[in-house]
Amino acid sequence: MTRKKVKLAYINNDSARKATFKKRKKGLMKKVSELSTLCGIDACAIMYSPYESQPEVWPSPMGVQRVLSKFRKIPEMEQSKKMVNQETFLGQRITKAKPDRKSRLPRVKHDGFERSRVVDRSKPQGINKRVDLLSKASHNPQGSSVDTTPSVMTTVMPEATPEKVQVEANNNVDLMQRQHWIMELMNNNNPKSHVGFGGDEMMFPFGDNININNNALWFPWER
Amino acid sequence: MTRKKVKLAYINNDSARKATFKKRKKGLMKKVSELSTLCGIDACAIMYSPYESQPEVWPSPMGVQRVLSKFRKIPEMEQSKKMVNQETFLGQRITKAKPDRKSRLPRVKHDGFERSRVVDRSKPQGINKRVDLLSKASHNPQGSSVDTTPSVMTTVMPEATPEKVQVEANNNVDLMQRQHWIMELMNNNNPKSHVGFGGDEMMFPFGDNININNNALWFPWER
DNA sequence: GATTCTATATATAACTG
DNA sequence: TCAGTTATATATAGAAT
Repeated sequence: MTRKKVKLAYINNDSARKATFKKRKKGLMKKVSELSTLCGIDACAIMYSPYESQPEVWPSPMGVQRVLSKFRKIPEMEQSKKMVNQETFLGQRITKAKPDRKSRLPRVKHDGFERSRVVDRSKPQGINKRVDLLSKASHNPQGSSVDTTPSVMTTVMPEATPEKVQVEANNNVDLMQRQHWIMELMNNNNPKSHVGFGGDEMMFPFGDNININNNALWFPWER
Repeated sequence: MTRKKVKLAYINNDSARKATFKKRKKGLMKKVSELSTLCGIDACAIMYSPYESQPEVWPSPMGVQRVLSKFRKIPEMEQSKKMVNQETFLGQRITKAKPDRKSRLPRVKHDGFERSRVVDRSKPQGINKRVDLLSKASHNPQGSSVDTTPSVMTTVMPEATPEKVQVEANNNVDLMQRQHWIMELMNNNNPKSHVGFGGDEMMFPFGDNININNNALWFPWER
């Protein structure tokens, strides 16, 4: 009977955590598929839960492939000094904090996300400014927790071929027709993808949801 | 006042579709972050909406990098003949249907998903069997629609380092501490990731949500 | 531990300015 | 178009099985 308002924090109870994971994983996949359908968005999902050795994918292994391929087709122009800036910035901090280890920065090239761009308007020093999250947390407690281990990745990107977009939502499609669509999709190759990380926020590379914009915190999904 | 039960189909009205996209994108990101927090799952999100040239990411560009890096660390052992089988299977069909074009199969190697595995127990010929989706559709109409263009990708995978998993959900974490966690995460490198596409389903590479298992259809999130 | 069953929390379609 | 508002649909925590 869903009593609590969901205390947004890591669930310590193993079985409870697993139960929640299963339920929410299912819900998340459904949400993804709905967004895909409702907004004409190509989508895929893969889940390597801590509870199952075999991941589940949506809509298929090849569907995932296709999404990743799109990232790789992004024009090099978008590759940025901005990303380099970020790497440099984070690299410095990491080095500073863990001088005894060689910091392993995620590879910035050849992964399909190289043209990522981050405009960091906030001064790096601002990072150290203490910020009270409570006020925000009350609105969205999620921001206060941290987590890690398994991972979830969600991506939504535009595809460059409008011809196939409006495949009518036929409620009685047979598999033959589906097969045809598959081929259309697989043979399609559009390099016009447009990518880049925009905005004025500086985000942190781990599973929280806080952005720093002009030394102020905000939550991604609030805008 | 949310009147309709959400007709699970592509929204033809442009403005309505955009509005829905914005709301649901926000909701999806929140869900991802919550799953991340509640279940100790590392998560990230990127959204290239058709409406914004600049994508939004969660939790950060580097966070996304980290997730992709994990996929690349997956042991080669998992690479499969199974995947090859799938490629061969789909390749044949594509060639057959579009002999005039060289079918471009998603690259199977060097993308972090090469060990994808699909056990296709259903006979290929079974694919052509006509299947009425209506009964299923009533339960979950989503399965009947197709879509495409933009894309969504969601991934959930286990991380091998339990030490950092249980970072308590402190409600008043300051940025300094967060910085520290970032470094921990970035310096961590665990090659024990376990991957592979399991199950007996044969899925199709596009944005629907139907699986074929022994010539029967089912929806990913229902199990 | 997994599944099913509700009561409640949350998401969001349609409305409004 | 865009940002609130609100009624209703949906998701899901906790309990029961």
